[in-house]
Amino acid sequence: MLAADASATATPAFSPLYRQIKELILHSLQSGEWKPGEAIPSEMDLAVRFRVSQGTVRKAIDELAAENLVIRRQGKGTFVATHAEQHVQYRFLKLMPDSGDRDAEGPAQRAVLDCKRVRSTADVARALSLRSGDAVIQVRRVLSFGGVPTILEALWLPGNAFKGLTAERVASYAGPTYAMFEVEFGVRMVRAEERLRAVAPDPQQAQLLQVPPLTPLLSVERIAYTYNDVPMELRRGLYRTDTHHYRNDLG
Amino acid sequence: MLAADASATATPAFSPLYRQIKELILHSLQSGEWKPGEAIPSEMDLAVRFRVSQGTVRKAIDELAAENLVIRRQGKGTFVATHAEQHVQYRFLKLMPDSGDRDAEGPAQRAVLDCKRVRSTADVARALSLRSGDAVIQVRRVLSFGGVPTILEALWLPGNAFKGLTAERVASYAGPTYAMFEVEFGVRMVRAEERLRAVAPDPQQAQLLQVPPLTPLLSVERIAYTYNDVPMELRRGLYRTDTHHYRNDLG
DNA sequence: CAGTGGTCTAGACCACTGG
DNA sequence: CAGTGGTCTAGACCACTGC
Repeated sequence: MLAADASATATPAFSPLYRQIKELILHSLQSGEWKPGEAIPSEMDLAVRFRVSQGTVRKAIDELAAENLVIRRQGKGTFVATHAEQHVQYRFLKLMPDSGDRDAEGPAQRAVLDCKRVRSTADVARALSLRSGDAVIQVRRVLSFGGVPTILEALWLPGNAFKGLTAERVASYAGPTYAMFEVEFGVRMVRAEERLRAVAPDPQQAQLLQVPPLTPLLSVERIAYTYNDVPMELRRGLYRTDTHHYRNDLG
Repeated sequence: MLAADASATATPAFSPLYRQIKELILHSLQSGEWKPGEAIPSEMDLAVRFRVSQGTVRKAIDELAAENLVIRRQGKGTFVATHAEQHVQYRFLKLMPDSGDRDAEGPAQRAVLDCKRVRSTADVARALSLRSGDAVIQVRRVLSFGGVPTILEALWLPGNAFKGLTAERVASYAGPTYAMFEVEFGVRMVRAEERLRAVAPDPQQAQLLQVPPLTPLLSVERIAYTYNDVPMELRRGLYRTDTHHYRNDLG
């Protein structure tokens, strides 16, 4: 047998029409032709524009809707998804209060510890597809629910795309931080990956979260991506799990 | 304002044809008309059987496929999903080795600690929709990867549905435990919910996992459901996260 | 009422599998 | 080659929204 099997990476190279249409719509979304929260053209309009039947446009939009890139509303139209005003606020936050739902506990209080421009370390650079030493914005903050500090997290953002981000703007924006990224920097996060571990906090971390030393905490490392699988944020969080838990649905 | 808002629970009471067809197919799946791994009738056959067009059957099956209840294979047919032989073995296990993929590390070694029939406690009963004191099967075991004990877990199963389950059968079955449930007991798990926490093990747990006392561990409580959202398993696991991590994709 | 997305049909043709 | 799922079309009609 030969050393390599060429078929392992062979691509079918066949793309149905609706998938090509999907790509075209995606390009318009990335380019900002339609902004988050706005309506995109009707299925009939897009069918005319792309010279295909409505059913083909429909299937393309079906896939985009399944990926949470657009939202369909019967009788109204199809809208570009947004982290603001979406009734599922905090779409990426899976931490839930042990009793009741998240609505019952209300929005998080944010305390920004610092926000500074730094040179990226090797691991941050790798996560964000940058080179070590490239400028990144680093934000550290504590989220509290009902006055109880619950999440201690740090964010790293590419310095280029987030020029001018200050502690003020992080703290004062009403609504999800990801919504602010859309409005202020035109960056929309479409998906994320998380890696979870159980860890013991160092003394400073324990103090910030107001828990006894050695209290086990849930470590959540998240990489968030914009369109085209471009990583745009690394986030490392420590979650208290004495009053909350991380909820996950396995389909 | 009145105390209650009737519209809050009002149901549209409109169900499109394809969804009714989906329900009919679901009933056949539950009843065992087609068993896990087998092919279901072709779209044309089902269209004739239900007196609808192929497109309508298609849309019904599309939803079932999206929920991982069936698997479509172009040119071959549509098959009832199964935990066996599915190239994604361990569909519900999100623990991954830090380096490399799960295939690289090979299958888990299972050591069954005990398997006995007990009366359910209040919390187990609630999770399984039983009454306190009802008979349940309790299994405790350790899963090791490459000889390293990594997961300590306990399973609780309704005594009625799993009559005759022994430590032998749990330990000797080749392949995922959920596949054994299908073959031996006709129970197919279709979805699950997990709640994660960071905890410190007690001395016995630390000893079984061969970690120092107070090593933070990931506590994973899972409830697995068969068709119709009927809970059929409660599983409580302690995961080591020094060599592995819990991976989650946020769409 | 017009405009949107959602359903359903019928038919033609394509891509893939296996004998 | 026949049989399967997958694509694409054209057209009719339904359900929902807002004016």
